[in-house]
Amino acid sequence: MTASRTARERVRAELIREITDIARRQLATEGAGGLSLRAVAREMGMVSSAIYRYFPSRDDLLTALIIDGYNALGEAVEQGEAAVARDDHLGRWLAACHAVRGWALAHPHEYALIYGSPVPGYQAPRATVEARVRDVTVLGRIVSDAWRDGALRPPSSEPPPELSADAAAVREVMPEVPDEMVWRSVTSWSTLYGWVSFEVFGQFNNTIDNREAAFDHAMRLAASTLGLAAVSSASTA
Amino acid sequence: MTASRTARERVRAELIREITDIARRQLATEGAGGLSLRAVAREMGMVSSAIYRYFPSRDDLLTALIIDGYNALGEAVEQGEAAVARDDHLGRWLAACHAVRGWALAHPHEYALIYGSPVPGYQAPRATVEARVRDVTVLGRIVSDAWRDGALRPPSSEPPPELSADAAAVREVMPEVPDEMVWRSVTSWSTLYGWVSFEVFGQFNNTIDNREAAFDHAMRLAASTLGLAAVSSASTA
DNA sequence: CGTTCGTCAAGAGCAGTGCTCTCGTCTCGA
DNA sequence: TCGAGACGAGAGCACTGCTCTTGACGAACG
Repeated sequence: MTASRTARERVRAELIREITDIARRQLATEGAGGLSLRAVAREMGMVSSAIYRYFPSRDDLLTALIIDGYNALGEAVEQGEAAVARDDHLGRWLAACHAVRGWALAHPHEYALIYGSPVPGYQAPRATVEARVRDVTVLGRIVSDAWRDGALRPPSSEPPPELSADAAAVREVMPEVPDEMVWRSVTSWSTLYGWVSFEVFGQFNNTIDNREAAFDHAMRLAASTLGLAAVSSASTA
Repeated sequence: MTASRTARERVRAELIREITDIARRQLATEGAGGLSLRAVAREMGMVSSAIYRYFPSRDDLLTALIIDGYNALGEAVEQGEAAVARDDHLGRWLAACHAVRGWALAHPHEYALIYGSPVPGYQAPRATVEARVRDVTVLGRIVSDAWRDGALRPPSSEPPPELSADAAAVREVMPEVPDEMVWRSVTSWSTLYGWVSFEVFGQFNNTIDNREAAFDHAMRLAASTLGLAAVSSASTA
C-alpha cells in the first residue's frame, strides 16, 4: 500500500501511462516525426497544454518512448535467448539474432528510434544508459559463456595493440574474454544490426525476398567469425 | 550553345542550384527534420512561396538532396577504391571501406538520409535507383574481380538452396560469382554499414575511442569472411 | 510596333505544430 | 478548516508546409 500513495498520484501515473500508450501507437503509425503532442491530447480529450503537466516537452515524451523501446527490445532478446539450452552456444546466438530481427520488424519505428538516425536536436539523457545495453548484454554473455566452455575456435588473428584500452571497455559486457574475441564480437554485432537495419529501412526492397532464410545464413556466417561452430545452413533448420 | 537555351532557363538552373546548396548547408547543421523551406527562402532573400516555383514540395527538395548524397558517397568510394592497384583485392576492399566511413563521418546528416531511418512520409522515387547503387557497385566489382583472379578462398559453406533466386538478383552487381560468395558479400557489407552506422549514430560513444583502428581491424575480419587474404592487422598498416 | 501569353516574386491566408502564460477549480495535507 | 499545490482549459506566440491570387516583367508572335 505504499504504492497507492494518494488518489492523485495514482491517477497521475495512470494518465502518464495512457499518454505514453497513445504516443506509442502514434509513433507506430506515423513515425517519430509524426508524433504530435496536440494529437495525443486530442485523442485523450484533453487540451494540448494539459499534456505539459506530465511531460515538460515533446523530447521528454520521446525519451520515455525510447527507454520503453530499449526495454522491449532487451526483453525480447532475453526471452528468445533464454529458450535455448545453456550449452548450445550457436543456438543461443541464432535465437538472439532472430529475436532482434523479429522485434525490429514488428516495431520498425521504435527500432528506428533506438538504432536509426538520432532525432535532430535530441540528446539521449543519462537515464537511458542502463536500458540501452540490455540486448548487447545478452549477446556478450553468450560469447562469455562460449569462451569459458572452450566452444570458441576462431582463426587466430591479432588486433593492433593500441586497441587494448578500448577492448577493456567493451569487455564490461563479456567478462574474461580475450581482446581478439572482443573485436570479433563487436564485428559480429555490427553484422547483426547492419543487416537488420538494411531490412527494416528498406534497403533490401526489390532485391532480396526470402529474407528470413538469408538472415539466418548471414548470422551463421557471423557466428563463424565468432569461431562458433559450423556454418552450413543445411545442417540445422 | 545548346546548354544556354534561354536566359530564363539559365537563371532558373542557377536558382535551383543555389536552393539545393543552401538546403544542403541547412541539412548539415540542423539535420533532415530541420530543413525548412521558409528558412531557405529567407536566406535567399525570397519569399517562401517563390521556392515552390522550383520545388513543388519539401519532399522534392529532399529527394534532390538524397540523390546528391548517393552520388557524393558513390564518388567518394569510387575514388578511394580507384587509388589502389587492381590486383590488390584486400587493399581495394579496405580502401572502399575507409572511403565509406570517411564520407559518412564528414557528412553525418547526409549519411543518415540515405542509410538511416527513412524520413516519415517520404517514399523514394524511382529516380534514385541508379544513383543509390554506385557504392555497392564498387564493392561488388571488388568481389567479382577477386573471384575471377582466384583470390578468394572462403571456408566452404552452403547457403540454403531456396535462396538461389535472391542470389541471382544480388549477382547483378557482382557477375560470375557463385551463390555462397554472394551471401558472404552481402554479409560483409552489412558489417561495413552496420559499423559505420553505429559510429555515425553515436552507439560507440563512451565506449570505443580509437575508432579508426578498430574499424580497420573489423573490416579485415569482414575481409576474411569474404575469404580475402590474411586477417592480422599487424601485417599491414 | 503592339499584343499576348507564360514565368515569376510577392503577399495573404489556412491548418497545423511546440510551447508559454494566466485563470479559475479542485484536492490533498497540515 | 484553510492554504498550498496540482490540475484542465483557453488564449496566444512564433513557427512550419502549402495554396491561391495579384501584379509585373519579358519573350515570342501577328
